[in-house]
Order: sequence, then C-alpha cells, then structure tokens
Amino acid sequence: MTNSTVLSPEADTAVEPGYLQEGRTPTLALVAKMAGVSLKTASRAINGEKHVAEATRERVLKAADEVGFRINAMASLLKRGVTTPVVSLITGDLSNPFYSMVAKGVEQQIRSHGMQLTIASSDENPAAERALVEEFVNQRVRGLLIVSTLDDHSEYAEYQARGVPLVFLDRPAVGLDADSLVLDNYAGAYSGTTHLIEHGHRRIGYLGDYPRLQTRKLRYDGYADALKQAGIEDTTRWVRDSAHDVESARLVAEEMLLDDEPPTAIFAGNNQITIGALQAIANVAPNTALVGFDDFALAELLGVTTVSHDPTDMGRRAALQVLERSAVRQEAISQELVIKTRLIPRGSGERLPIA
Amino acid sequence: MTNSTVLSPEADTAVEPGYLQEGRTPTLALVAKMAGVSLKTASRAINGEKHVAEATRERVLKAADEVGFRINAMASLLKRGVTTPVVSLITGDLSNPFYSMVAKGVEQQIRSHGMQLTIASSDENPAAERALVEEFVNQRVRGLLIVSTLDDHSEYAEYQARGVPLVFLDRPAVGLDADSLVLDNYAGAYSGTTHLIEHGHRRIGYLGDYPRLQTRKLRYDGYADALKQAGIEDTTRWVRDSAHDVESARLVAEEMLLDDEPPTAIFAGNNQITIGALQAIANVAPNTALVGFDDFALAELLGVTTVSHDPTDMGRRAALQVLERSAVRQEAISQELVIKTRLIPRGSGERLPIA
DNA sequence: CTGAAAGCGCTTACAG
DNA sequence: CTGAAAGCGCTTACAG
Repeated sequence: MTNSTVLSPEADTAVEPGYLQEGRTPTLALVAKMAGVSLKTASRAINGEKHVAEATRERVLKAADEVGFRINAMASLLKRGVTTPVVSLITGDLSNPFYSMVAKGVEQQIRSHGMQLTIASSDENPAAERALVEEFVNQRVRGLLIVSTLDDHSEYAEYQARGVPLVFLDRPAVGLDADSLVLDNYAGAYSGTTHLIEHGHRRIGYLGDYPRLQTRKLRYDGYADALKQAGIEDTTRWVRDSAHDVESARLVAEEMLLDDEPPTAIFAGNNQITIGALQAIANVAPNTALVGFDDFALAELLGVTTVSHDPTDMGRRAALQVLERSAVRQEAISQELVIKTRLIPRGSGERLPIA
Repeated sequence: MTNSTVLSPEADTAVEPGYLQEGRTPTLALVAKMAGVSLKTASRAINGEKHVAEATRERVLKAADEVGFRINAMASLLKRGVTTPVVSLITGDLSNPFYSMVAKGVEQQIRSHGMQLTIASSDENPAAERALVEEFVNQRVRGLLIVSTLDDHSEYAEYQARGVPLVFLDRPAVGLDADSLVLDNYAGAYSGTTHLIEHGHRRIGYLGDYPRLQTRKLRYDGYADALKQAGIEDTTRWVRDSAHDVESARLVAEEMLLDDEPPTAIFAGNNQITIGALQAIANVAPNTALVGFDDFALAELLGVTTVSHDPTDMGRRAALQVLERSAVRQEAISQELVIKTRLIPRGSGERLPIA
C-alpha cells in the first residue's frame, strides 16, 4: 500500500516545483499563467463554456491537471451571488427508523436535484432545535426541513422573512404560516381504536409520546373520540404519556398491565412505543391486543396490526416541497399536505378480550 | 396564523425603506454606514472581537438587527482561507438500521466539534460512490467517511494527496494507505459458527452479502475455518451469496431450507440477512437454529442469538478519527482499528439439531 | 475567440 | 479604540 500507486511515471517531473510548493492550493490564476492565457479564458475553459479554441482549452485543462487544480466553490458561489446548494434536515434522532426512513426519502429527492443534504438531530430538545435552525439559516441554506419538537413556531417567522423556506414534516407548523406534511393522525388513531372496539374491547389503553407534540394530541383525540363513539365515556382511565422510546414505553406498559383492572387492549402512539408495548405484553399479559401507529420492519413477521404509512415517501414529498419553495421566490399560499394512513391487520389487533 | 405575529409594534417604522428594498441581502458595508463606522469596526462588533467601545458596539448591533444582517459565511471563509466546516458521510442506504446508527454516532461527534455533517447514499453502487467522493473532494470538505462498496481504493489516492482525509468505516481500505475502522469480522463469524457447532450442528448454512465485499469474505472465512476446525471439510455446500436485503435473504434462505438435505442451522452474514432468514425459518423450517452477525432492535424480543457490536460507537470513533486527521496535517501512519464483537445467546442459536 | 478591469462580502495586516 | 487599503479566488459585464 503506497500512495504513489496511481501516479504515472512522468508525474514527478511534469510539474514545475515552484508552482506547487508555493501556495497551498493551486488557483485559477496559476493555471492561467501556466497555460499562457488570461484568467478569464482559463475560467471559460475550466467551466466548459463556449467560445474557447480547442487548442486553448486543452492547454488550460492540461495545466489544471498538472497542478491538480480544483475550482474553489466558495469563491465561485460568492461571486455569482448564489447560495450554497444545500438543504438541511433536522429530526429528533436518526437511530429512530421513522426518522432514518424520512431522511432517506429526503436525501434521494435532494440529491436527484443536484443539491446536498445536511442533517442534524435535535434529540427532541427545543433549545437544540432553535440553535440548529438559527445556524442553518445563517448559513443561508436553500431550505430547511424540520421535524419540530417545539409546540409553537411563531418565533421562526423571522427566518422565513429572510427568505429561507421552512417545511415542517410529521409535526405541523403551529402559529406560523408555513408548509407542513403531516399524517392523518386523528383518523389513523380513530380507525386503530375502532378496530379494537370492533373486536370486543372496552378497556383500551393509550400509550402516548410527549404531550406537547401535536401528533400526540391528534392521535389521542382520535382514540378518545372512537371510545366516545362506542359509548365509552371514560377516556382517560388507561392513558399514559411521555413514552418516547422503547424502554420507557415498556416500563409504562408493564405498569399499566399489572394494574388491578388492566386494559384488554392497547393502542400505541408510535413505532417505538409499539415495540415497547409488544415487549411488555409478552412479559406480563400475553393476551392483550395491540394496534400500533407507524409500521416497523418486523411488524409483518411478528403479526403486529398497525396504522401504516410510508415515511420515505413523506421525506421525498417534503423535499420536493422545499425545493419548489426555494425555486419560486413567490409568496405562494402555504399548504398542509395530509397523508392518509391504512390499517393493516396482522393478528395482534384481532385478539379478543378474555375478561 | 399570520406572519406579523412576532413583529414588535415599531418594527415597520424602524427601518429606512431605502436600505432594505435596494440590495437583496443586507451587507456589512450597509450596517457600517448605518452605524456611522468603518467596515472594519462593524466587522469587529459583529464578530464580538475585543477593542470596540461599548457604545460603538451597541450602535453596530442595533443597525445589524434593524436590517436583519447576517454575516455571509462564504465570504468570511473565503477571506480567511478556510474550508467549510463540513464532514461528509457516504453509506449504502440510510434506511438500513446499521447505517443509520453509524450516521447517528458520526453526527454526534461531528456536531460536538462545531462542524456539520453532509450525507449521501451510494446505494451500494460503485459508480455512484466514485461520483460522490469526487464531488465532496471538490467541495473541499474537511473529511470524508466512507462505507465503501468498491473492492479496490487505489484510485482514491489522488484525493488524499489533495489533503482530504479519508476514513473507511466498516469496510477497510484496500490498495490504499488510509485509516479504517472495521469489525472483527473473522473472529465474529468464527465464534458464531463455533457456537452452532457446539450445539451439535454439522450442516450449517451461510447466507452472505455481495461477494465483492471484504466483510463478506472475512465473515465467510471465519465460518469456513470454524467448520474445518470441527472436521467438517465441505465448506461450500450450504453457502449462498448476494442476499443484501431482507427480501432476497428470505427467498434464498427458503430455497436452501427446502433443499433435499437442508442445513439444520444458519449463520446469517448481517442484520438484514438475519431478518430475512428469520422469516424463512418461521415459514418453512421452524426448528432451524440461527445466529446472525449484527444486532438489531428486536433481537432480544425475538430471542435471536447474534454476534453483537455497537454501530453508533463505531460512527463516533470514525468521526473522531477523521477530525484528528483533518486537524493535524501531518502524514501520520494510518491505522486500522478493529472493533471486537460479542456473541449474545438469546435462544435461536441454542436450538439443537433434530435430524 | 480572447482579455483588462471591477467587484462578490468579508478579513488581514498595518497604521494611527 | 478605530480606519484606509489590499486581497481571498473567482465571475460579470464590457471591449476588442
């Protein structure tokens, strides 16, 4: 393993020592001098513009190659008054499959448009999110996609005013006129809960995420309304919150299932919570029925009934949205795109109550 | 939801119309003019440097605030001769939990050093990887982390020569003198296979990734040597390749298990393959023992014995490595860091052969 | 087809 | 504590 493997035999002698050792990185001016042309001509040749004699072009490219010239993107962008072709994505935590699937979709779309994707995690921490948004806006990214952990976004208005398109993913913009892509949280939770009711359950637990999140609120509403619709008035008896990860969800679920009067079914507010609930059920009350919001990799294999949707597609759409906002500077009316969900019965949601 | 929610009452009158409408984005020169100071003084105030009278500083900051001035990072970096504080990560596919956990670790480390992370997927396509590396190098990123899909990296020497630190993750650099962080693939596969042998298996299948990958080769070697060690000479009878995702792995595994003389146990080459094998076993041969390389979220719940390690930690370490390389321009000797694995018995690997 | 001049928005010496 | 001048590396008009 040596560094010189790919150097051609003449590489060492082809370069005038003086050129290279001097300035750290070779500049267009150097290339122009070597090729015996003006700066402008060198620029034209390097950028593949028209109106350069073939011989001249070759001379320039050869010189550039010899010194290993690479155009300085910063200088080029600065001069052209253009911002960096970067879009940024802020999510809670990339190790959550929901976010990584969203990120995948975003990345596909962004890159297919020749731009780059920068990512950062807020860890569901509002202060961290604010700092990230501020940073990206200062950097003048072309657009910003946020799975926000804030419950009010009016403070972000100044960033929009500065011309940075903001698109909210999964959790809608609140107190701010901006594009949002959200799931049909209410209807999804309503249908999942109704599904359990139709299978004879009356004591149905709800395991939710952080209460400040819009998604949590809407999903809970869907759950509660489904209960009321079935004549079940007490919609808070088996409700537990703040189960954001698998472990906390498992603990909360086990505690609820070991109650004097446990629920016979659980509706789980998201994929991580579903997995935690799954473990809890396996551990302490195997007959409990379960429907979860969000799909996850092994739902099929494990026979878990879920309220299903496609996060990667959501990422793609959101990215497209931000690119369009960035392209047309116009103040188009902002939209909220609601993505439908679909209940997929796989067994766990069809278990009958034993009580 | 209106845009004006956060504007203070005097906001509309505080700004001289002329300043804002003119140039698109406010510049330092404008701020300096408004504050009645020189460019340099404005720069000092904005950047929080010493040697500015408090009154002057306040005047400048007020002016900056009024016009919504944001420093132009590109111009600043260009002048200071500094490259963008960006590190890039190229993986196969972010929706693969292994990669997303690696990405999480990388992101934590990179951001804790005040830099940003750009990500891109090669989709395991060598041409795509080459194009991405070229692009990032031209952009002069501070460092490049690659989970490479190439089987030879000598062509990347020119990029190193250009001063961009390359660190290889999961799959080592081949034909190139560069830092690599790899798992102990051989030992991990050896121990996993030996575990199955110790539980009485002699007919053990191997389900592998793309044959061109180093990781696949080493894991296969570990498998084959464990068999030989146990006096099993035929190490190719139940070997299947190119099972890169869950679905293809499932198909290949089912086909193998429906053979006239099926294996009684399977060693699966990575997390996706393990999941595919798990499904195949559940579908067609429930008594087959299984050990998989890589952990996955539900391995515990499902009782799957795995050769375990921590991808997020690997990401963190790799990022640290690239940051160090980028900080010290020195040509330090490159290293290969080997990360140990640990076999975690959870049931599937302890099933005895029934034949 | 080719080039000299000016300037993108900022910061680095160097003076006061 | 403050400022006038020069320049980072490139590209945009404008001429030839």
